[in-house]
Amino acid sequence: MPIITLPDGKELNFLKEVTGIEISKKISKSLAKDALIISVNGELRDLYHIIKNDCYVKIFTSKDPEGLEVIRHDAAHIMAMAVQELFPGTQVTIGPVIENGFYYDFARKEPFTSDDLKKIEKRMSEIIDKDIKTRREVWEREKAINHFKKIGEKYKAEIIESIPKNEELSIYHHGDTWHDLCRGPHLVSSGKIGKAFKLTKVSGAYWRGNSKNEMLQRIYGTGWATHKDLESYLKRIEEAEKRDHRKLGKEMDLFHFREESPGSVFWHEKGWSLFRKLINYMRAKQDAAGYKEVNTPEVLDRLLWEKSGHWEKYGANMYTTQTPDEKVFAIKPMNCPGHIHVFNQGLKSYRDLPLRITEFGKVHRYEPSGSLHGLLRVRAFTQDDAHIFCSEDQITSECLNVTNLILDIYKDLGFENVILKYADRPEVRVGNDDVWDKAEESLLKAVKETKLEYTINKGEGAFYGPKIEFVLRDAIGRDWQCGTLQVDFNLPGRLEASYIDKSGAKKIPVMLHRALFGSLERFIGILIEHYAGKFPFWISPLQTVVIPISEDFEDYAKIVYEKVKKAGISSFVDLKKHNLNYKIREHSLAKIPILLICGKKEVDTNSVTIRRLDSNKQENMELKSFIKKFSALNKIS
RNA sequence: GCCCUUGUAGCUCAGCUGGUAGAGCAAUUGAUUUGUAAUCAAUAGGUCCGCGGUUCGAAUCCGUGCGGGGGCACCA
Repeated sequence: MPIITLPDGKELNFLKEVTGIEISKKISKSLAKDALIISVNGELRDLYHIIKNDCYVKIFTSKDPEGLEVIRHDAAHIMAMAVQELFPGTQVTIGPVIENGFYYDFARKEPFTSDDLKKIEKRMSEIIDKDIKTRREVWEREKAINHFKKIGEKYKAEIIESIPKNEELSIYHHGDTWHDLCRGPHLVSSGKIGKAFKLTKVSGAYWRGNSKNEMLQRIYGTGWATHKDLESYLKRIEEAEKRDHRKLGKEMDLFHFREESPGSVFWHEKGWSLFRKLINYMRAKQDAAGYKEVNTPEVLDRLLWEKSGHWEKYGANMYTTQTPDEKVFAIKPMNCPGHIHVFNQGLKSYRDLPLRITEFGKVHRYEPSGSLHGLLRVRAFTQDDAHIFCSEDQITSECLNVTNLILDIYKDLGFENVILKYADRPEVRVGNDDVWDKAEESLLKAVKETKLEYTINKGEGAFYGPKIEFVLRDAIGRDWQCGTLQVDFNLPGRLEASYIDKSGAKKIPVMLHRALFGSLERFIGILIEHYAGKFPFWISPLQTVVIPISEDFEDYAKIVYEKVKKAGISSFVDLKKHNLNYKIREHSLAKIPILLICGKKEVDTNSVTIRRLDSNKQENMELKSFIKKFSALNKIS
């Protein structure tokens, strides 16, 4: 006679064992209709799971994340069922729920086409219409393995073999013809999935995520509680596509890529102007924060990389070059060794610490061809890199300084939403535990003092020290990992860095690796997408276009252009033989923040009429005041 | 690197089952002189990604190489 306690504390008494279906019926008619899944003492179960004892129960509908997850999970199963009906001989493997949807990996010789996706979708729809029932069974391990082997599902058999022996093996039957090994839980019948789903793409995926294994075919789908949710998801995707930095980069004439150098950027004037502005801005910030900017060679002898450990650990990703005298050099993939050598020049005292060495260093890394992605993943990029040489007791304060600098800079560029990822000691590491204790404590303290949201990634630190990664959230809610701060007890010693401490003893400094944006190239890609190409005035590559209303006012427009330009505001005067409307449209599409319109009125009053991007309000201002106001925006604070 | 997919004018894209290319925008020229998101007309523009093959004939079919895209793996 179970007593069922609901989330609001209400208790329901039943005379005999019950299921979630009966409980929801007892609560309300609408819940009986909407119920998808139940949790019993915190564990998710099928609605038809039989409850014999007193327990806490919560019933979930499609409005709950748990409900949505089951919808997606069932959609994955029904997709697999549809695929096996349509394409006999296809083997199933795994099919989990992911963000916004689900996928299922199949083993089949012939590739699935986009037409196949439509067919599969249609078949899923039919299965959902039939509202076939779900049934759970628990099988013996041997029985399950033999069964799946017998029906030719070698992947499933392999999965079962890898499941710990003490775990229960559940088989879910969907109707009478199809079943799958699955932990569950699942919906009571296929009709509950609804129709707010769509198969989105096919791709390759390695069996068990290992590139040594064979490649399977993965079909992705997105699934939602309502059609409205599906529509708004698809809209979001469309929105993101419009912001794609590769598209905007071309449209706005910022940069291009070409075959002759895959993964390397050809910066055009406008894109490079953005680049220079960012660097100048950071220079000012770093100067103020006590950094010393240096520049180190791009090509360095192989022997150096062997000594630093890069040759062995990172060699596969390094570009090498051979000179006519047959010496082997590597193009730097990182700046750290160079900076240590700068540090090593001249004897250092504890009074020189912390010594903050920074460089806008261009590094080259041979990334796998398949990983290249516009500006976001390139083979040649500029790091806003720095290495801070300090003593152990300076770690906390230096980490805090770095963190504050990073947050300050992100804020100025329009990213207020930042989270941190803190990673501590990995199993394989160098240095003794005392030092690690100290390093982790110092770094974590800095993390806590930021008062920002943070996650702890256990054991994910670098082998030479713990690290923080700075993740920013863009205008449409996507997360990007940019800045990084790592504590290093290893490399300075390897490359013989030392300083003389207070007592006159020679010591090895701790080195903090730190990057603000990480890669300038990548960061500009993120910026483009964050602002959808509509940059704030101060970083905008072309800030103003002067437009005369007719030929009669060209002379005045030229004067305005000269004066504006002289005041440090980038400008262009459009003297083409097009009418005003045409030019406004053209330059608005080019995302120029300010258009300066010049006609009779402006000539008479020595003024300009300002048209801001995405606003059709007209704002007349004396030319002098315009220049004063807007050139002030260009000043780096 | 792996799987799928894709490469046509400066850009965006048509070109069905093989008969050596077309539109819109941009460009150029001319007319229009415009007060807040496309004035009209004419002209010019192409090694159909490279190489090889099948064929009387290839942008189209096949092979291969190189790029791009979507994923997977990778991102020290």
